[in-house]
Amino acid sequence: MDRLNLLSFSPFRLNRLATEFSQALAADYARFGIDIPEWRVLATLGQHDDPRSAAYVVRCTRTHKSRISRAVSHLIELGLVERLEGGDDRREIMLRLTATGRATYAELVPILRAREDALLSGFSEAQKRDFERLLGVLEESLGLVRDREG
Amino acid sequence: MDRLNLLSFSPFRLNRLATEFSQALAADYARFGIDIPEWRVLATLGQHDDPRSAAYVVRCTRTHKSRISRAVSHLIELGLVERLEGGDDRREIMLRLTATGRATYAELVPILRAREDALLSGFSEAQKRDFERLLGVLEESLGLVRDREG
DNA sequence: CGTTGTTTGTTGCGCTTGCAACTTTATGTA
DNA sequence: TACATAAAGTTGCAAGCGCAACAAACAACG
Repeated sequence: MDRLNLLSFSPFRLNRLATEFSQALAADYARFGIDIPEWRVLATLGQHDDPRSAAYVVRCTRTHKSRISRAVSHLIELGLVERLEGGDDRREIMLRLTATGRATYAELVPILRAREDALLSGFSEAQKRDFERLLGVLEESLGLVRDREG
Repeated sequence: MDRLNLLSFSPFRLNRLATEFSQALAADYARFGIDIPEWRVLATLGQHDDPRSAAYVVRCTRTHKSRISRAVSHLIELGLVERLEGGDDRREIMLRLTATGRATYAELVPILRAREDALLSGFSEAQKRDFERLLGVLEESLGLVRDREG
């Protein structure tokens, strides 16, 4: 009988790793009162100086629009993001970081980089490059082609 | 100002890949009326001929016991799993697949293997080996050492 | 025996999530 | 103009989740 070892089954392993990774990072976000989808909004807006629409954030983060909508609401409550009304298309609501939001972003980025480094610390430099490349291949074959704009 | 590209941030990429992987597989489980945690129970019990306790399933799958408890209840409703009472330790409830459960397992395994192959189809054979190895290193450094029993 | 602490498994509860329906605005067609 | 269609965001709702509290069964010790 053909049996399958769950612990060597790639989807399971990948899922477990991603969960652990995320939980490790969640502790860092939590210090600023935000969670994962909120961090994603912050990260997307933080990459640009000009305002971006919620739809743009949805595309970049590949996160459902209802989640983004709620994340944005919370970030506005926290004073990290502001809505800019009065654009060409009045359906779109342009978003950008406030001064506090930019400060939070600037504070968070090095912390997250350090966490990433720690998580990848078991890799040699060559393995890090391999890892990046393999992730790229997987993304490619899953149709998650990376948006250079993001 | 130090900026971080979300799309090249490993935790984000890993999370997205794991989500996509899982969703692709969820379609396969759904045909049998089960979801991811239920599949994990099925997979764990299917690996062994002798019954195992719920605690054993919890350890192998690294899934919260409340989730496992509910998954088991549903699998019993579906007639795929049965409880064996009357063991030495009456707190433990030994679990094993029913005939239907074994048939479902036998039917599901090749489907899932095919799905895994499809997902890894972008890799060369050498890259597949690299991928396995790199996952192992990450698991090691995250303390998710693989239980050989699983 | 009794008492205290530990382990197994279940369940109540609050929170988060994604889906779908909805509002509002823009676009296309006549 | 009128009308249908599409897109951007929001929100109601039901399902899923983990946490913590819990009951039941064991273990250790006096």
